[in-house]
Amino acid sequence: MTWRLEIALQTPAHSALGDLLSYASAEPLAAGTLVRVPLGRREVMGVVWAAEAAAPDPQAEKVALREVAGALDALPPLNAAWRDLVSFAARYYQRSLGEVALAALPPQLRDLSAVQLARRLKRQDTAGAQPPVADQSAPTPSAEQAQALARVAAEPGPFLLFGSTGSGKTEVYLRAVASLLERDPQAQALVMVPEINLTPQLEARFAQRFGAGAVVSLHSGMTNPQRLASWLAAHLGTARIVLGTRMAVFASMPRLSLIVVDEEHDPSYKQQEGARYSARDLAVWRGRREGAKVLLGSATPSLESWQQSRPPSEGDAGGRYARLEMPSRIRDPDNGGAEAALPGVRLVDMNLQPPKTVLSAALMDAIGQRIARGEQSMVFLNRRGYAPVLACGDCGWKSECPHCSAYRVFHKIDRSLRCHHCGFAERVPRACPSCGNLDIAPIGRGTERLEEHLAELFEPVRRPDGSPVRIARIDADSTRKQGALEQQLAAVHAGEVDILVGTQMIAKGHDFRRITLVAALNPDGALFSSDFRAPERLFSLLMQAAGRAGRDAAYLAAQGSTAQMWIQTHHPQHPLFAALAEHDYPAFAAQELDERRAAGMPPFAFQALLRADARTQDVAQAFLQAAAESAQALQEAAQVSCYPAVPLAIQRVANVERAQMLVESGSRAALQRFLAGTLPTLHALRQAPVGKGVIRWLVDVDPQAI
DNA sequence: AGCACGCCGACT
DNA sequence: GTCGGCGTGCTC
Repeated sequence: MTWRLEIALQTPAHSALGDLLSYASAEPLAAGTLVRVPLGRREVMGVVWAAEAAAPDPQAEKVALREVAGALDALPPLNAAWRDLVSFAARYYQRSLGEVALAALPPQLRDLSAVQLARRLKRQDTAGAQPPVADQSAPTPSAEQAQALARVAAEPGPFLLFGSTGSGKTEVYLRAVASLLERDPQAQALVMVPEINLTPQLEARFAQRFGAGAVVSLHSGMTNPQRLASWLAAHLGTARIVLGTRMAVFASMPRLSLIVVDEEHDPSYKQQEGARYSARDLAVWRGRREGAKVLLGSATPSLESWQQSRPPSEGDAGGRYARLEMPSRIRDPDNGGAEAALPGVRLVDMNLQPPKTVLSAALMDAIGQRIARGEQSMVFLNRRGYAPVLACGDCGWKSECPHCSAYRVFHKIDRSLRCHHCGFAERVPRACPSCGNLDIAPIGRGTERLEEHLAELFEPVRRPDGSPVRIARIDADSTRKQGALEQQLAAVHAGEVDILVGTQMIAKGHDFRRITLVAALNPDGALFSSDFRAPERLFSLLMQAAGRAGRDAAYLAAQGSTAQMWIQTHHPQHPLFAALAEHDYPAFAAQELDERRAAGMPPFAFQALLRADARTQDVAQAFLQAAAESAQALQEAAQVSCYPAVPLAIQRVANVERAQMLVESGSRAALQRFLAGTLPTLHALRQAPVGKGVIRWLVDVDPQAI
């Protein structure tokens, strides 16, 4: 008897092929089984989605079905919950099933034969579910932590844990996981963090608490064999805790009972290529589907989650999330129970400074005081390289990238001009390439130049022991080499650095004990950005950065010091800074939500972007415009509005012109209906004359930046 | 997306 | 005379 299997394959994103392809098999393979099947001239991996009984009459088939080449049946099939998650994600983000399914599996699984896999499984399967190790080191929870945990235990969730920096959110995660693992000897927990950089320290804490055997990591920084091993441990249930970045939301975990999303507001949870999913949103969906509790945590929640967790009021039933609040910083038992005070916020009005001031005298003085006391300062500037532009004073030449609508950044270290968008790099020209003038000069300032400038400013200053001030820089350039970041962070922790310069990379998560001053030099760009989410991102970045200062109350007390957050701005009156000075996220959120409500923007509306890339901007825009016109009827029926097609902020990258069209609706379901209905139109238009010259198109649902 | 087939320039 | 440029077409 022959069976007809419906199989999800990594079908190309824009091909006319359907989601599922049919194959013949002598065995009725269970849904969720991994198989290798022939596709054209090659053999690819797929996931069985459905096995229909027999193919009654082979003649009835339009196409002769090809035979499944082999099944990885040593592996337990991916369960229905996992397949539901994948199909939901594919449907919601408008991608093919197979594309999402295959991207969610470890890459190495693709080139493993059934025999190799069986061998691997034999090696791995010995362990069984790892019992958690009893932890002795756990601190006693604070009243706030205990209360949050009690609600997590008693209510269904999802929960938004709103806890200020240093309030001990991680301890809540650890205890929530611990009580779950104790209650159910099989249960698994998924813990997500926004960045790879943050996984090692969290992994260390979880491993210390639960034993190294119970915890595995899953992120793109791992080698393929490591990823496969972690994935298998999760899939087979031997790993009790999976810790990872956004990709981990798709980990196969048969006994998943708890999902933690740390720093849930972080934009990194939104995938920016392929299927553009939000791992945070999928986590909430997955939790509901699998009956797992979901715990979102942040000191500055996304406005979406904040609104979704609003308490009930008259005429409003409230949001779907339960809000748990932990306003206090954790008390330090070694310091008589003193609470580490949140840093005082100092605003420097740059309008009152001499022109071209980089570091105001007051800030320089404050940093000098820290140096005199042997404390550390952190200065961040959101721009790497030496200078964002190189320009000729005579003819007005600027270091434009020949392939992009952006300037190439001057990197002094290797005397290069580098485009941060397409990677194009050249040696800095000796003279102006346009007029031959020798006097070409950097304009503006990046971290490299700031580091140099600080070195000059503090050259005359001496540390208490008489030695010169030590300055270090941490950004994407300084940490390119494997292990460089760890090394540089270790130097800071060891007290070998007085002033740390860097991009936002240093503002996130790292637990510096001796930093007592944090300064943001030029955050004004985000105040008046065309991106309506820019203020939200700035507020959370500054709050997180402030959280780096004075984390150790005992240290501050011993030093007789206080923690400070300095902000140099031309707009000291801006309400964002007022809320920041009070560490008042709720006030900021209320004000931002009022504006969003009035302007009909998320979370009060739902958005998607249709994007097209082409050799010329006209072709890209015309394609989108044509799509909107063909979908006119659908727009009206679905109560969706399409804005005119416009160029992206960076219009051209690597010689490709990019255009986008915003689609908006007051109803998520309506937007979904519209997108699902428009996709066939886009496929068809691609073949039509208006689609000639279109390199690619894509849909971004719930875009994180516009 | 791969991986073919298919028609026009500079090399042994 | 061939090796190879990437244009378009197909994959159950």
